[in-house]
Amino acid sequence: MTAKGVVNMAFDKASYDKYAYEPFAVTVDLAVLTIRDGALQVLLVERGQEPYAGHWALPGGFVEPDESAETAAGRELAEETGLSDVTGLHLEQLRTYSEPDRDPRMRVVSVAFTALLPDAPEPHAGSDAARASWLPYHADRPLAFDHDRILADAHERVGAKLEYSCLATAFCPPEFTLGELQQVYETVWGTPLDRPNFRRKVLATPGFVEPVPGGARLTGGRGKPAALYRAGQATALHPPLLRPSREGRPA
Amino acid sequence: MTAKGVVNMAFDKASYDKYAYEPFAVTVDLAVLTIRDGALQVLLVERGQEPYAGHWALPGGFVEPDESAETAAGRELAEETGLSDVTGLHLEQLRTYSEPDRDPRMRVVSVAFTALLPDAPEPHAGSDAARASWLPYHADRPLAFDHDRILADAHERVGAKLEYSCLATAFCPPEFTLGELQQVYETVWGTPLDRPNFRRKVLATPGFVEPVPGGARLTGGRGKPAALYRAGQATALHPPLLRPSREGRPA
DNA sequence: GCAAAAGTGTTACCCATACACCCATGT
DNA sequence: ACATGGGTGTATGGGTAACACTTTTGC
Repeated sequence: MTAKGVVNMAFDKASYDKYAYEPFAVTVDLAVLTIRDGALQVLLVERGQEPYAGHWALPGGFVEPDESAETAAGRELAEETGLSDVTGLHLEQLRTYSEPDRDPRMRVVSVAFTALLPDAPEPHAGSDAARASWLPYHADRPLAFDHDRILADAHERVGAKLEYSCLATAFCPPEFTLGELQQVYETVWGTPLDRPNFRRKVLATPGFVEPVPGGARLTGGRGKPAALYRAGQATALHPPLLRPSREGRPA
Repeated sequence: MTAKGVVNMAFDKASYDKYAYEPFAVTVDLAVLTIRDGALQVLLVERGQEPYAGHWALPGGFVEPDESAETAAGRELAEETGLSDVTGLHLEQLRTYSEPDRDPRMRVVSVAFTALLPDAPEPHAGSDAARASWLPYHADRPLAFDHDRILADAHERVGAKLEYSCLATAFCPPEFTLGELQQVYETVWGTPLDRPNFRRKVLATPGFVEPVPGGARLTGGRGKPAALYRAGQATALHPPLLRPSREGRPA
């Protein structure tokens, strides 16, 4: 429903009085992930005010009256990172967090998004935050509000989507090697994969990646130069690329 | 973030003025699915007022100041169906719809949920609606607002989750036969499945179903009585039960 | 030459598919 | 008897896992 309830719930007189209720603030929170130095990293901002002053928090902000949550998320991301046109950006709704006490000041309903970036640019400490920085995903750093949970949910969702979608290319620059793509899976899943099998699997999925004709790149200085690939048109992976060895995981 | 933005965005004076902005209404919408007479059906309510008077719409209502969206969804469902303790109910957040113009009257952000019911009880035309009824999912019946899209998203999500989760048991009564479980898959996916293979697959997944010791049921009057099963403790399906034949589906 | 990273080949095994067949019940 | 739905068995093929091996670069 939308505003149907007001009409039928004995609030007929108040049905168009927008201030009849305690207002809800609607915000967006962004779990922005990237891979740097072979590790999963998160974009965080340092809070300057109470509550949670000095704590790290997910970037985000208010949804403005004339924009959707998706638009707000893109805008906030641009403001925080200073990049309005990030190539390869993947932005996707995660879920909405609406526990009444999640912000001590007022009722805040937050639509959380997951964003993935390749080759992470250093964030400008934007208008919104005292400090903004990439920090390793695995760290003993309690975040403000319920942001630890949001971040964990985002990680879980991304890990799951790698299995049955072509999402991994969103972590890679426009042209990438299969080794880099494999590193994405290994970093997010925390599991080593067999290179020959990974290679076959990816190449056997039509539209996942397509070769760049003349391309080759030296990856770590040493080793054979690797062929370059671009992301293809496919978005789904059939059959899926399943995470190895999760037996004894009935629940 | 939550209400961080107000502090740092040159609104310091207004940071705790809850009425500084055009308020958002926050609602929940419910895509309640069930299987009746071998067909997928949806719980819909008929609108009595403009806009969309006479149209069918998804049940739903306002999130109250002291409850989460999840709580509101459960409450609204109980109000609409008249059943506060539905056995086997599965309620899950779908996504949030926040386009600024989705309700012509005011700014309404709606958190949509998918709910699955076994053996659908006839809904009471509750406090909220002129009429409430189960209607077939496949029908030429434009819904109010953006509810067609919400319903389509819910169907797609449920279909996908059948592949890699034990969700199908949520469509079944507490004790069910494997034939009934298979009907769930076939009805939601719209594809016939091979019975022997389906059977093996389900029984080979530990924790998906567990046999009811003495149980047997005559299914359609005719035929051999079928063994009864209960839902197990598992929630995930590894390996997944993939939908057949979706080749040529690169996007 | 050696280490490191890319890339190819091969084999065994698992599992899904497809289909044939038997069992129990109502009419 | 026969139709209907439950349940079992089995052969075949595709895909994955595991691992050996070759190629190309830098040091």
